[in-house]
Amino acid sequence: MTTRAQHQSKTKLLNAALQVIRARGYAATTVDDICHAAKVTKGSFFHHFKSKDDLALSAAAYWGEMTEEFFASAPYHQSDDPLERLLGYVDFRAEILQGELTDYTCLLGTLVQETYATHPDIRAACDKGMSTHIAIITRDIEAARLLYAPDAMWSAESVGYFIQSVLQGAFIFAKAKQGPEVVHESLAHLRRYLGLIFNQPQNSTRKEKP
Amino acid sequence: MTTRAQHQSKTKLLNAALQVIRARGYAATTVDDICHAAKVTKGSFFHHFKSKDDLALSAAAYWGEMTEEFFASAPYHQSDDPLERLLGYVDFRAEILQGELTDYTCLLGTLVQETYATHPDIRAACDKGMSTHIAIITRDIEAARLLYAPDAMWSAESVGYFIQSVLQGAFIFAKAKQGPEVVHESLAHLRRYLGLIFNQPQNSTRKEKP
DNA sequence: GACTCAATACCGACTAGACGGTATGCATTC
DNA sequence: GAATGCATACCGTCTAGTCGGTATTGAGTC
Repeated sequence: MTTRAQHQSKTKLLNAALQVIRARGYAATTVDDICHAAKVTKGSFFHHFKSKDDLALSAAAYWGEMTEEFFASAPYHQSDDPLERLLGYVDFRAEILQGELTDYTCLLGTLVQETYATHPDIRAACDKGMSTHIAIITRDIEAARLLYAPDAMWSAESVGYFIQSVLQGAFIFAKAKQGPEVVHESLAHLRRYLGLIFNQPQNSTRKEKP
Repeated sequence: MTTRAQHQSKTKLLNAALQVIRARGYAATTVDDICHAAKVTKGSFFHHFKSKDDLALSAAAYWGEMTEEFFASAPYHQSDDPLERLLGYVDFRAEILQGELTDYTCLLGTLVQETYATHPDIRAACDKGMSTHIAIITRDIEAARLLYAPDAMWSAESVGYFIQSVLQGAFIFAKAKQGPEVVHESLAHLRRYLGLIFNQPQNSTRKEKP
C-alpha cells in the first residue's frame, strides 16, 4: 500500500464521523459505530486519534476544510456583483437540499448543541468553523451594503449571523419534520428580506394583480 | 406527607430533566445526573418513569405545557391589534434572554437534534410541541396578514416557522458564543422583516439623515 | 378513632452489558 | 532498524435498569 492508501484510513474515519455524528448525535455515537461505518478497526481508530473527543476536534476542522472548499467552488462566485453573489449563495443553499437529512445538515450546529457546556475545546472548534464561514459571506454582504444600502442601520456581520441562524434553525425543523420543506420556505423568507434591505424592488412581498 | 408532596418527586425529576438535558444534551445526561439534580433516588425515578426514553417523552410534554402557560400569560396578549401582538411576541422573546443559557434555550430543539434518526417517538413529541406553539402564533400572523397584507405571497404558517427557525438557529449561536448577543441581533433583523412584510414604514432599514 | 389491608411512593444495593481506551504484536515502509 | 499503520484481544468503568424491601397513605370496617 502506498502512503496515500495508508492515510485513507484516517480520511475514511473522518468521513464516517461526519455522517454518523450528524445522524445520531455526538454522545450517542460510539467509537465502534464510526469504525464500522468506516470499515476500519478500533486499533486503527486509536492509532489516528488520541480519543473520541480528539476525533470530534479533527472532524470539526475537517468539516471546515471540506465545506469552505465546497462553497468556494460553487457557481455563485462567478458574478461581479456582491449582492448577486450573496443571493446566489442563499439560492445555492436551497439547491443543495437534496438526499438524506445527514447529507445537507450542519455538523457544527449539531456538535455545539451537545458539547457547549461540557467540552470547551469542541465548542470553540465549532465556533471557529461557523465564524470562519460567516466571515467569508460577510465580505460580500459588506460590499453589497456599500453599493446598495450605504445608510443601513445594520452591520454586515449581523446579517451573516442572521442568515446562518435561519439555516441552522430550519435544519432543526427539517429534522423534526423529516424533510427540507421548512428550510425551503424559510430560505424564501430570508431571500425576500435580503431583497428588501438591499432595496431591490423586484423582490416584492405582494401578489401581482392580474 | 400529602398526595401533593408525594407527586413532588415526579415534578422535581421533570424540572431537573429540563435543566440538565438542555445543558448536557440528552444522550450525555445520565439517569443519575437527573436524580442528583432533583435530589431524588434512582428507585423513585424508575417508579415514575419506565425508562430514560419515557422520561424524555414526559419531559417534552411537560415542556409544552409549561411554555404554553408561560407565553399565554405574557403581557403582549393585551393588545387588540394582531400585528402588535405578533411584534410584542418577538420583543418578548428578546426580553426573556436573561440568566444562563439553559434558562432560555429550547428543550425541544436540542432534543430533536439528537433523537430524530434514532427515537421516532421522541422526535414526534418534539415536533408536536413545536408545531403547537407555531400554530398559536400563526393565528395572530394570519389575522395580521388579513389586516395589513391581504395580498401577501407568503402564508402565515410559513412566517411562524420562519420566526421559530430564527430563534432556534440563534440559540445554536448563543451556545457557540456563550451568550445571547447573536439572538438579540437576529431578532432585530426578524423584527425588521416583519415590519416590512406588514407594510409598516416606521420600521425603516436606513439611518435618519441629520 | 383504632385497626386492617392494599396500593402507592420511595429507597439503595446490585447486575449485565456496553463503551472508551489499552496492550501487544505484526507487517510494511523509509 | 526504527517508525508508521493496522489488527485483535482484553480491561475497567460507567450506566440503564432491576429487585427486594420499607414507609406512607387512604379506604373500608367495626
